[in-house]
Amino acid sequence: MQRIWDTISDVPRGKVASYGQIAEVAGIPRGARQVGYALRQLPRGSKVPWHRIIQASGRIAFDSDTPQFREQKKRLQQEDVPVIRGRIDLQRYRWQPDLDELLWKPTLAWDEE
DNA sequence: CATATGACGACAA
DNA sequence: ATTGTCGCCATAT
Repeated sequence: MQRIWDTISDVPRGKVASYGQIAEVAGIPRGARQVGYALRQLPRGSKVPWHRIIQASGRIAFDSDTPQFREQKKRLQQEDVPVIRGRIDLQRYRWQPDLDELLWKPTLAWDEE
């Protein structure tokens, strides 16, 4: 889980990533739900940028009538990520990890090739 | 060890 | 576009 938090912390301001994407980078191929679980466990006041994580469909995971939805939307717009009718333009705001990150972060083995 | 649970995702209607 | 199913997988009970 710490692994997931670390990965999420790598998402830069002004960009977003899907649960599944985070899971992959974190080394849990089909663990999208694990990311959701990890986020639910976030301690209050954590510095982890949870608001930059959205569904693969580009929508915010919370229902639009919840305070959490509003909080996430607010935070995103504060960093210039437009949220239109609960959705974000992934084509434009999707985070694309650099080679650097893929290289130094992971615990994966590149010597297995 | 057996089930139940999700801030998910892909796909068929 | 919406809705329902099913697959996933770490945790919790």
